[in-house]
Amino acid sequence: MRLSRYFMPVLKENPAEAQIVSHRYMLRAGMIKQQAAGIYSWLPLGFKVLKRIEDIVHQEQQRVGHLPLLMPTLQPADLWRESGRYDDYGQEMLRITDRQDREMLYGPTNEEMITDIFRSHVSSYKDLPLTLYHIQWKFRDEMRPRFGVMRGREFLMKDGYNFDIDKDAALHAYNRHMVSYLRTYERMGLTAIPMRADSGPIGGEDTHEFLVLASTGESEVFYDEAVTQLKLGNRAVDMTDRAAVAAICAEFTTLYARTDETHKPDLFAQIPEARRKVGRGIEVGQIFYFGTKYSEPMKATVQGPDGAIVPVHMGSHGIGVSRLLGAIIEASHDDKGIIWPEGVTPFHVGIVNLKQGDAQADAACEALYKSVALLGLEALYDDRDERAGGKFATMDLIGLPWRITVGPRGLKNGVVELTSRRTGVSEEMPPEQAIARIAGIYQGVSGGAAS
RNA sequence: CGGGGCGUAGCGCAGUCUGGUAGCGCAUCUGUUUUGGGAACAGAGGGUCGUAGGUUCGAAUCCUAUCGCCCCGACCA
Repeated sequence: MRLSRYFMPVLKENPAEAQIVSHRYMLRAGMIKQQAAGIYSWLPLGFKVLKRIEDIVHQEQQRVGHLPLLMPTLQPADLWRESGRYDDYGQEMLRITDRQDREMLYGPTNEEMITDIFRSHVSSYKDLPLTLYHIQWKFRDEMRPRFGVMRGREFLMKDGYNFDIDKDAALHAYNRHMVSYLRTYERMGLTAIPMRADSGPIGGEDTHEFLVLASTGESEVFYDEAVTQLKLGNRAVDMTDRAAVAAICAEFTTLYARTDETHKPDLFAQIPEARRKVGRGIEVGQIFYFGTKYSEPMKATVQGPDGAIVPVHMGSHGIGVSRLLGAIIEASHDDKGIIWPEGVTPFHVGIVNLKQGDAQADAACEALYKSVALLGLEALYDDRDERAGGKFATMDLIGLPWRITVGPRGLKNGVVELTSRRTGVSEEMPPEQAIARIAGIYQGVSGGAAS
């Protein structure tokens, strides 16, 4: 993309309404525009990152065999009457009537609808296990939306639902989600710690939240510092092996890590003092096992091998996709702007032409721009007739992890500059070598970790 | 929903107390000179002062109502 042709309305000054760093940078980088309290338009740059995050979530869900579908944002009230939640959910649910006076609602979650889909089409144990998920906009009418996309009223969420024959099978689905989530967050450059949590209105017995440590987080968290060192990495995992998957979950959940909701001071006190940490975290996902809470009232049953009709065991699992943008920025920025992890960056590399209009510099940039595209990567080429300082400030703000700087002075010696946004370190090298380096960097990133 | 604050040009703000027909910086457009870390000069465009009533010869400014947004709290993925 040529910056001169892009739509990226950057702001030099901080918008008055933005209090936290991710909100400020998203507004300043022209990623979002607020349309109402807690409701945002996603401008091209923000939309691009949102899609990258979505892509990673899709890939990791499908890698473990979960099936994508898409349910509507608007739902009929009757479904929610079946589960009893139409009355329980309260004012947070946005209720709407259509022209025929039918009661509708803008879905805050989809347990009822997915259960309806399941019961309509599945009646045999042979169709289990089954996990369906979608990535769809949700609406929860928060009393006080805040922090930009971190706590919007409208937000994009991946929500998945597993259907299993019994509790053991459903707990395996729970564990499978935990492992797939760990990998999903790692690909986004995040350390998200699973913490024992409260189930809230979803209900159920077993639940973990995934929290990214950040001083601006809304939850107070108590943890053993050793949990922050755990990494799933590239290890191969057979997701059908219940014991192996459970072992990984044990590895990530044995050390103490809890939110204020479930904090146990006596257990916390047993951690060696040097590793005992209190901090704040941003919740970026949650997994639940709730058994037959929905399948019983809504009659989602299957016939087993013995002919008996039994309600299925279920769980639901969510990742806050739009919230992740805020969480990633909170976890990765400096005083100049965002620093995107390679896995989610909107463009893989920025190209800065220090002297637009100089025939040699222009030609070198054009050649680099084409080379990047041939690698299957995207460059953002700043071809504007602007001074270098402004170009660098813009690049720093929008946070592309790598930048190639091209100017007549370097070209005299046959070199361009390759700069890491994260370290700020620049290296001079011939253009071909810079391209090769970029290719190498993204080779390990773009397709994600091996399974 | 309780407490506090703010709505004036795309963004950041002054002007409101003490009424006299709207201003500054950045951004935008034109021209010239510039160009290796947010350029300089000259000129230009852009505002029903959130909205609706009221008071007044006259309202951004005073009064009433209303809408919206932000912050703290309670609530929540």
